[in-house]
Amino acid sequence: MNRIVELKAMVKDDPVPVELEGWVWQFRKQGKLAFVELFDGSTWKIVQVTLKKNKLPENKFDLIDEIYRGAALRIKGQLKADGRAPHGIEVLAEDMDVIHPSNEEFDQQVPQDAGVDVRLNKRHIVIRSPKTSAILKLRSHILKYTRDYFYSRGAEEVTPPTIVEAQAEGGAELFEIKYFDRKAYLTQSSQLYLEAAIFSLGNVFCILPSYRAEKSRTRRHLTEYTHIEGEYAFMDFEGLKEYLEDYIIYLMEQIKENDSDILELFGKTLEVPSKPFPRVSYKEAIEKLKELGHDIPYGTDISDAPERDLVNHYGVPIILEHFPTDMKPFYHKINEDDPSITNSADFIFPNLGEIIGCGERETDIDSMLDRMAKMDPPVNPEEYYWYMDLRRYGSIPHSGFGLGLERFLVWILDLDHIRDATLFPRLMNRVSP
RNA sequence: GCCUCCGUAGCUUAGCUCGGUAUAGCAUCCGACUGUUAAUCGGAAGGUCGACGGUUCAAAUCCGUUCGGGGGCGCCA
Repeated sequence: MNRIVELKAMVKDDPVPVELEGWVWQFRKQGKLAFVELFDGSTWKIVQVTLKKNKLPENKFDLIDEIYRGAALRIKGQLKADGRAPHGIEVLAEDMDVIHPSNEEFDQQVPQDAGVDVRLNKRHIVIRSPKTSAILKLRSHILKYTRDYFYSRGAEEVTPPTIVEAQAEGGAELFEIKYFDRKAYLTQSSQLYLEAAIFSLGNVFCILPSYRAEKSRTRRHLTEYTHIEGEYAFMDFEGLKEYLEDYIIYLMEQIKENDSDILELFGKTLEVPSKPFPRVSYKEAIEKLKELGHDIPYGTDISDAPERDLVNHYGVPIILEHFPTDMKPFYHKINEDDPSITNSADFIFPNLGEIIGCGERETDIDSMLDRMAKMDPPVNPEEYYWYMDLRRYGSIPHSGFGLGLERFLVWILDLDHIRDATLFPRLMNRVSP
């Protein structure tokens, strides 16, 4: 059995016998001739199968009456180059079996011009489309490149629990769940557990869902998203930023090298940014934004629109760093030279916004206790007894980050909405399918 | 939490201001077609106008309530 992804390389001057299994994506019938666009998931590309009545065994051509979009077929035929076919190759069928039929309802499920609501309700059908397949392929490849990068840099992958007792982030809303006879929450970040794991494995990373119960209706928010997080032992703030620059550059180079067909499908040409990315301190950003017409008081969050204006001013990903201590959670390390700011940073991408949040972690237990008490609402150190213990016994300088995989995908392919960057999106009003 | 827009056939939609049960394209069904690639051509069928209530001789259209959905803000990755 051959896979469609292999066909292009198999083409020779003379026709090559092949056997394919796959699903009908499009079907065009024309008297004693018919064209099937066959899709098998091995590539987002379909292959055109040409059915001619006089090339098929007796009565086999009559099977076209059973063929609807979505049907599963087995095809034996001759592969050849043909400029008339999509992607330049086609298979002239010599035999065909219907593995499982579809029916006329398939086309009624998700018509070409279906709206957002229909497409989300029929997501299980939508993902059969070549274009959605391409997005999910690239998503898979980014996960692979990520693992390749981290393993090659001496990190181990761990899978911390996603059911947790206390919250890791300050402001974000938590999903509360019933956990036998007590309350628990779905995690918003695995950071704190990764910090603990350092003491067992050294450098660590994880790729897990994070959950945010924010009632955010924007093209950049999911309630469940894939969070790529890492924590690195003995790494300071400067080392962290360089490490993440290398990571982003590595991802983009790999995508450019291996996934050019997908980039082309989406009409994207990637420009790999060069090191170092522009560093913009929070204080500088406030000043720069004033020039750009945004008057933001020092010590308040830079919201979305000004943030985008700022990064678009540079035109490349920037590192927005050194947020004021009062604005950030207790675990961000206070800067040695200026205690009013932290060694924290966000990587801001043009046209999209924040994709990575990162920072050096605080190791001074007294500073942490002080800031936990000042948070609103105050954080109870009892709930973090194990996290505080990390600072009691052999603490070390360490730094970490979190990257939103779907946001990165949206940025790479310039997608209209983050819901298109994941298999079955979880949104404010949607948990099905 | 706030602002805003939209629900008419499987889908996309005209009609609504100024009340008289509804328009078209795609998909579906039947027929023709050996080079299509959103195929084309001819024909057919498909609707309690989101739901409930009110006004009226008469409501897709006017009023009220409610449900569902889109876009954005804020917040965040």
